[in-house]
Amino acid sequence: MPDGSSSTSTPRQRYRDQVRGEIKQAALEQICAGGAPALSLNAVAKGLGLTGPALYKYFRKRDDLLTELICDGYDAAAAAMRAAADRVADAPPRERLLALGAAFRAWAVESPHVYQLLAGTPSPGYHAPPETVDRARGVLGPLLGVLGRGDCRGAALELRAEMRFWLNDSPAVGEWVKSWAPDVDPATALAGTVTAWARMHGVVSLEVQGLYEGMGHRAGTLLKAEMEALADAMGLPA
Amino acid sequence: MPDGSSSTSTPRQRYRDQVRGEIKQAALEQICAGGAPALSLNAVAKGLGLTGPALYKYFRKRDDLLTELICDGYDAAAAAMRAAADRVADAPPRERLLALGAAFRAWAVESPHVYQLLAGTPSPGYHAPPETVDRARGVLGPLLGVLGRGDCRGAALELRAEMRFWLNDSPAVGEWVKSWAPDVDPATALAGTVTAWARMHGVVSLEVQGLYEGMGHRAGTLLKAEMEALADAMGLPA
DNA sequence: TTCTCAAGTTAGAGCTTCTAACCACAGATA
DNA sequence: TATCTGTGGTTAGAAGCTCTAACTTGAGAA
Repeated sequence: MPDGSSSTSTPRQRYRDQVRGEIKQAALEQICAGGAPALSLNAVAKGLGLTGPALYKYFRKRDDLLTELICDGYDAAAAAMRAAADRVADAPPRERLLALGAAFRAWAVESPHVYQLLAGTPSPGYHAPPETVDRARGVLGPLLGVLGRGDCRGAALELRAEMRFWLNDSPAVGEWVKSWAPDVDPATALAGTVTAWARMHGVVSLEVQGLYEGMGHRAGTLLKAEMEALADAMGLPA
Repeated sequence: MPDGSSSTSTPRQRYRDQVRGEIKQAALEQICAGGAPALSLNAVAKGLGLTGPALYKYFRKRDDLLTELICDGYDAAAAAMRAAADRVADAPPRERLLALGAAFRAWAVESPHVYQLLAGTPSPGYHAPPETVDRARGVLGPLLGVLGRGDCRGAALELRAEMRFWLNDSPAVGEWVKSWAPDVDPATALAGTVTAWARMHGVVSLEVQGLYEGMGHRAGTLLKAEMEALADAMGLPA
């Protein structure tokens, strides 16, 4: 019995991976059509020409499938952020922040149901598995290098103090920050990044949930104002 | 046949109202225990000593019950905001903004599942009925009078311009703003309020969804920093 | 006192997730 | 090459859900 077959995959394994991919693809389409609660394993199976229980050979529970889709979603978002960061790598920090914010929103409105899958509570009693937390950090990583170029003032100082405390407590965080932003104050980068995250999520999640319906502003305008305000407050070089 | 029986209620009507209240109460407890998707009409009925289909005499669909709970939730949030506003009615605007932000968060963390009920997508194909939009405005109302005391700068000017456009288009909005804040520039008040809303929701929704888990900051600190930053940016008198 | 009608019942359709038991064939092994 | 193992698929079915239909009962109204 060849052990894990991680590098050279057996035909069986390759077939299995392919079908898993098709299931995920079909599930994603269903979610895009009707949101996470509209995902029915039965319907997915039918769409693939299978019967319901067959899917349980590939995913033990419905939530396992959801979790995997969530991880993929995080990866996609992280890729979008990284691509945007690369695109403006040589621009001044202020501009880079605006670009990252716009990329975040662009990805979210392009697949709103997936965004709600990541940000919302998908399922009864669903508690985000630890692996999703790590993935989420990949999305925020590119922000560290940008916000680290600013500094905290006023009430943000208290936030930065808490970040310092956190950095002292768990060295892994410091490593993570350093890997994205080697030459900046980690606590400042963290405080700025968390703030940017909260602002982006605030604007975008209200938008994708349709809560701006019947209000007279564009979400893009609001997000841009929020990012510029953050750049101002942290004195990001233009 | 006495027509609507709105003032003097018949015994029948009173009984009906009472049972409806009990159903809502039991449903709310179930939601508090396991979130919106865990709400089962069957279980609620069983808890009240009834059988499942009996509830359909009181609520036509499961979503109708949810919608009513959402409306109640908005009302509760609005009441909390109004109470906080009254408590600091004589304080300077900056302090009032902080108090409103804290009240918003306090209400949300006190009943996180209800907050997710309002802010999230509760149900497959659930589209917020128009009445909930009006209710949502009640929550934001107290902010108008506070943010209206500031002014917009930088990128917020663009947001304010869109608000002016909106005010021109639909006079009802102007009336609404005037009812909460008679003596301020409505466009500024709207721009500031929407910004405050997005920031509060950003911080609080990440918190109640547990996304801060394993991060080294307190949500209260972040929210305070966000509100102070907004006060700074809009030049709110301290 | 009679009548009406709302509240609650049981039965059941149609959906869901998920388990159990079984079959058949592809791929690995002797 | 012949045999065996185990994976991928099936059907059957349990337990749950929402929601409809049809029936019964008893309280309020006439």
